[in-house]
Amino acid sequence: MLSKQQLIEYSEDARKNYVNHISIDCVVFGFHEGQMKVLLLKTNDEEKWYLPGGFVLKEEPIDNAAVRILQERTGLNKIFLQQFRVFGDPDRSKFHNDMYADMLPKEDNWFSGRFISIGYYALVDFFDVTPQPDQFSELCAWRDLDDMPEMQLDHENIYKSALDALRLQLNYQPIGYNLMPREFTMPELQKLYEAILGKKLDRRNFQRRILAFGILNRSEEPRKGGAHKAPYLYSFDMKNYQHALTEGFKGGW
Amino acid sequence: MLSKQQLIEYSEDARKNYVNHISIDCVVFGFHEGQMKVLLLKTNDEEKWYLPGGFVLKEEPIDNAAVRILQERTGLNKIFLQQFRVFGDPDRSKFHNDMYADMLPKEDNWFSGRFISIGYYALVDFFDVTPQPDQFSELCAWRDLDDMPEMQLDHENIYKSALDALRLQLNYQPIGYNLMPREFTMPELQKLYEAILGKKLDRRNFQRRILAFGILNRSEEPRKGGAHKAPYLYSFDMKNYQHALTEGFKGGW
DNA sequence: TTTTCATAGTGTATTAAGTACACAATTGTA
DNA sequence: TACAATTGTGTACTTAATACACTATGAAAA
Repeated sequence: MLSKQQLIEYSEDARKNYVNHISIDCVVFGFHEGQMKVLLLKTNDEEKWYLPGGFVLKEEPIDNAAVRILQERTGLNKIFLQQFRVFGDPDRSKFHNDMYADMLPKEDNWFSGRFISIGYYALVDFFDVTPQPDQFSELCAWRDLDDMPEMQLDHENIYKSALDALRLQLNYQPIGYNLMPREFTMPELQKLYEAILGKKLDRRNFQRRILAFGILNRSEEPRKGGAHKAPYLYSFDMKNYQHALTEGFKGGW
Repeated sequence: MLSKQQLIEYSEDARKNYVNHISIDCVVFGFHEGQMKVLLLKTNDEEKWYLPGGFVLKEEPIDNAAVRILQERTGLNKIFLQQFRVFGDPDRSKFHNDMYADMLPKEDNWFSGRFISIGYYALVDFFDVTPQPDQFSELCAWRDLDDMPEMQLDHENIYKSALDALRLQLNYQPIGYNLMPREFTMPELQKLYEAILGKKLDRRNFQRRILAFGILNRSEEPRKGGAHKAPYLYSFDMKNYQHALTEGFKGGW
């Protein structure tokens, strides 16, 4: 334990020497028309896009901060969120540092600091989202995963890293409840997996594997009215789904 | 982009409202005599132990900060480090807040702030470490994983979470290079896995599985001199090991 | 009305991985 | 010289992964 004198010195030193800005950046994934989408923001005066983000309030758990930030951008209350990495290179915030450098002296300028950012990814239902610009932006919109624009700061790195984490999650956890409508067909679910993985899967093997997870219920009646053979409709079995979320699929060792 | 007036207001608000302390906590795993060990610190006036940790310097990448912190505690230069989670509940730092609360007014007291901590786990060779107390502690020592003492703050939560992450890593990455001596026998490596997993494994199946990874070289000569049948000595094939570290083992989808 | 095409459902053979289990070899000690 | 402890190796069985082919349905074209 420190003495009072030591505490004074330590506190002074700490304020001088240590990083003190934390931000949150969110990669919001949606799925529409066979395409993975990411929710992005853009200012009018900049060509580059950026991820929805914000800061953590003093009495706020970080997960709540991420939820709050995304509520503001999407209007959603229930969001599947997953913390996946911290981004903390000193030069990652150069962009903002430079942009606002001349306006205010360094000690008064929040954006002159160096930011460490906690990365979250979110899985949301495309149709439930009402994209809402933040105070820095004039545009908030979905972008296709395989047609992503140039991005500010290290945000390209962040969304790619989020995608890696999501792909890893496919190996040991169920995915889909937050991205699919309540009822869906097997081919539709397969398209989601293919969109996330960026590759084609075998229909028959996909079905067997997914069904083996035991997280789907098939409804009695197939979907009618469409062209071609009527596909069966499935929905997630929430009890088993939740269980799989916490327990995971593969035993490994 | 913000106007100057907006920037001033934003900066003032931000300083008031947002969290601004970031720490790093490290769970250092070692392996000795068939036991997983964790490196812990303890002050003399407190009964509770805590994890080695510290803060991020202003121009320092966070991974470097973790390396620096661990160098000071262990004397090691090359450390296998893995960021695994951020801990950011507001009440996680209550302990320090309370301990130093009376000594200094809030605004001067570094420890009155609310801390968000980045969790790292490290895998190190037990024999290479020279445990070194930090400025708050008078004892730095290895503790057995299955005989862990009471811990400060949320550090019990952190090391358990690190262990979960390590166990997950066993499923898709090689482990052992940083925890084993250069040469080792198959039963010795198996004990490491058993210690991490906290359960017994089948000798024969373990050997087949590990060898199938293709990351081990068997030396010509078995270890002599000991009692019982002389076991073969293995060492890690660094080329394949590194490749497996980046690529992972299981295809999954 | 019949044919064709796109899509959906189901099954089977083969290979690879995971699990369970048994016996033989080596070395120091009783 | 038998024994106990430890190590090395092999085999049968089950489960999961992969590759691939046929049948069924419904709308649109012929």
